[in-house]
Formats: sequence, structure tokens, C-alpha cells
Amino acid sequence: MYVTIPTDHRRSNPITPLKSVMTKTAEARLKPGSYLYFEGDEVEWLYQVMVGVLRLTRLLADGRRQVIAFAYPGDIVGFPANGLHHTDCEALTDARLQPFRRAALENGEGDAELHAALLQSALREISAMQDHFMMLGRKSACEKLASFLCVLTERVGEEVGGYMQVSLPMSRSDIADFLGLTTETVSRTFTQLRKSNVIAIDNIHTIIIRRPTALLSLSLGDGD
Amino acid sequence: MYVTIPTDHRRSNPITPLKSVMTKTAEARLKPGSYLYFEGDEVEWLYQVMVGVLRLTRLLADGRRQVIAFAYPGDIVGFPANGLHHTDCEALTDARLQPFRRAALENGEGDAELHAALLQSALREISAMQDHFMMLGRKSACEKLASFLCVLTERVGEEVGGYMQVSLPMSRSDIADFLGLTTETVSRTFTQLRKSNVIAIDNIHTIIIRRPTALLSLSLGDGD
DNA sequence: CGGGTTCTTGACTATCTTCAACGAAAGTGG
DNA sequence: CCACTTTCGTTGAAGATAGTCAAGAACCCG
Repeated sequence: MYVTIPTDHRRSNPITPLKSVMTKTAEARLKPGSYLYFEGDEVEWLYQVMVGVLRLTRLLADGRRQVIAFAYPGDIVGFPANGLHHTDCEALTDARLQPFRRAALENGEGDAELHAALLQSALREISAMQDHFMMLGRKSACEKLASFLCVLTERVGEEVGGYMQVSLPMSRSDIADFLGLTTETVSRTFTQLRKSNVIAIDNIHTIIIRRPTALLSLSLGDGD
Repeated sequence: MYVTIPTDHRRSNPITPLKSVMTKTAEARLKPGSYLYFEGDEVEWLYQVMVGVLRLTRLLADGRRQVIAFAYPGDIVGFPANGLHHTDCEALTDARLQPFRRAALENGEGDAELHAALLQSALREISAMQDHFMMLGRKSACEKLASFLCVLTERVGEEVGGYMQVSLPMSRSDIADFLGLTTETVSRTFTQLRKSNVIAIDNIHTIIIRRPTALLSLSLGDGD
């Protein structure tokens, strides 16, 4: 499940690994900055993220970029369309991935359980992307960033000293390209949230949620 | 396949109907303005649009709306996530739909061919939605509307008197909510395209493409 | 420690939205 | 079929949000 506004899937299901009764393929490992695949590549494998964070991006001819999703442990990346990858996929951190043959999705390969799990994952992704449409099309900069932090806190936040804390392995421009903003706007919005004491910025990559309910309100547009 | 920036699927495959060897369920018919399902409904059927145009929408608590997609003949609507519908679906025109049991997607129901076709349709939808992200997040009003008209022309344009002509069964506010704009901006952008002689507006719901290459350039951001 | 990248901040600008009015089209009822 | 009402679409003026350009600060890495 990808980082978008959640529909219902809570952290109730933290990282249900898909287990295949078939060929137990060895986990893949990635270093930060290395690519798993590129747009246009033939799809041979899907991958479940076991450890780490990946970034899926698409480029426009003139260099404008859209981050499609950040993939966290439990998520599946690499769904094919007409047999091809439609995004670039880069590791933001050290990562470990469990590969599944594309055929496991497309014809089951005799493993009905795995097949069903991959399909459900694809369907959840459709729903998650629909949420993200609302974010991109209809939310203000502040609502976008607040939503983003809420979702991340929900999925991968850790409690530290009575507050939830979130690690942001991606750069400000990754966040900007995910939310349809510029880095400057992302930066200003972080500052604004910090000054209004909704969050604290421990360091650039670590955010502390000081007022979770305020953050949630902002994410829903009650901030007016 | 939904109305978004196309990846590769051209009109080469105009309306390949999915044929089931199983229960030949009767076609459903819809009048304009009637709903096929609502967000939150249990999914029992998927539908392939045979005739007509449907609109898939999502609402925010405060009434802001996002049009997720317009579904044209050949498209499948109703993919479940956790068994539920995640959009509202309304007919914009008279429509005819071929229903398929949800089980045909989820476990094949013994019809492997239908199962595979539904799965491929879901995967293509994921790719189409990724295109739409770029549109919502990274394009200007003019690029958005030009892209929209290009895609529609490609999919459902008809040649009339040497020019391609496109019918727009949806309202201006549907277009606005699809592109993440206001109705005023959509209207102004139509006027701008008309004044620069890229399109002609035969009537509110019928657009003539006077300069297709100029429209394509605008959609890609070469308009500067 | 130093050089390069990333992040933040400021001033200014552009694009799009908002608010408001008007006109056109479509639906309703006599 | 026409008058009335309502909805939808267009246009204008003003304002706000986010973008652009530019400089300085913080961070990272060798």
C-alpha cells in the first residue's frame, strides 16, 4: 500500500509478507540512489518491499517530474501495463525486496493464494491513487503537506518521548514533486507548521508531531 | 481505458468487448443522471461500458469534488478495494453496460480468459492514473485543457468536414473537477483556445479541432 | 575542513481563484 | 407553444495562493 491518503487500510496489517509456495527467489538488495527499474523496461518481476523506502517517478519531456508514490514495507511495486514499467523506481534508503515473477500476477502460476494477494494489492493501489487525485487536484499547499505527514505518521511513525515522530528519507524536492508543489513552497509550509507549533523539525529528515489533532484538522481543510 | 493522457493504447483496440463463457448476464441500461453505484457500496458487479459515458467522482467532507475519470465504451468500471466502491458513478448519457460478477475478477470463476482481461484492464487503469497525476500535479490550466481535448479527440473524435470534432457530454464543472481547476478557468481557457483559432466551439458540447498540432504542442507545454 | 548540494528565506510576479454580474440554454407548467 | 424559472456558461475586476528568481544558511561528504 502506497503513501497516499488512506482509505481504510490502517497499520492493522503492518507488513503481511506475501508467501509463495513456488520458487523461493532470493531477496534483492538495493543501495540508496540505485534504480530497480526504469520507465519503458520490460516487466519481469514484481517486488514486495520488505525493508526500506522506494520512490516511483515519471518525467515529462521538459524535465518536470511527478513522484507517483513512495513505497514502504508491505507495498508491491512494478505492476505492468502492456508488459512495461511506467515509472522509474529508485531506492531512497537501503532496501530489501522480495521478487515475484510477473506470471504470478498474470496467470497465477499455480499459486492461487499469491495470485490473489497480488491482485488485491493492485486493486488497493487503484483506490489509493484515487485518494491522491483529490490531494493533487483539490487541496491547498498546507492541506497537502499536512495530509502527507498524517499518512506517514499513521504508517511509519514511532513514538518517542510521548510524541509521534516521522522520518522523511526523501528530499524536499521529492516531497514537492509528490504533492505538486515547488521545494520553496514545501519549505515555507514546513516552517509555517513549525511556527504554529503543530510540528517540530528535529532535523531535516525527522519531524515530531506536536499537535496531531491540529495536523489532522489542517489536512482536512478545517484550518480556515 | 479511461480518459487520461494515453500511454500507448491507441484507438487501435476500439471496443474489444470482454466475452464471458459463463452466465450471459443481461446488459444494464442507464439514463443520464442516474447512478450506477455510490462510494461505500459493496461491490457485486464490475461493468464494461458498451455505449455511453460515465463519470466517476469522489467527494471531500466540505463538498470539494474530484472527478476521477470519465469512462467511455470499452472501459471497465467498478474495481473494488476491500470489497467496496471508492467512487460514485453516474451516467452522463444514455448508457449500456455489460455486468461481470466481482468473482470473475477475484477468482476467475472458471473463466480464465475473462479473468485475464479484467486483470489487464485493472493494470492499464493504474498506468492511466499515473498519467493523470502528471496532469494534475504539474501542468498549467492551458496544458490541462489541451491535453484533455487531445485525449478525447484521439479516443472518440469524429471527422466532420475535414476537421476532427469532439463531443463533450460532461459539464464545464465536470471538466474543472477532473482537471483540478474552477469552472471559470475552464471557460476562460476554452475562450483563449478559440480566440487563438486552435479550436472552434460549435456549441457548448461540441468542439472542433482547427489546429491539431498546435493543440498537441500546447498540451505538452511548448506553448511558451 | 572545504566545496557542493540541499534547504530556507525574502521580494516580486504570475497564475489561478473568488466574487459578482450577465447572458444563454434547458427544464417546467400553464 | 410560450412564459417563467433555474441552471449553466461566460466575462470582468480584484485578490490570494503558489511560483520564480536570488541570496544566504545548513547540511553532507570526502
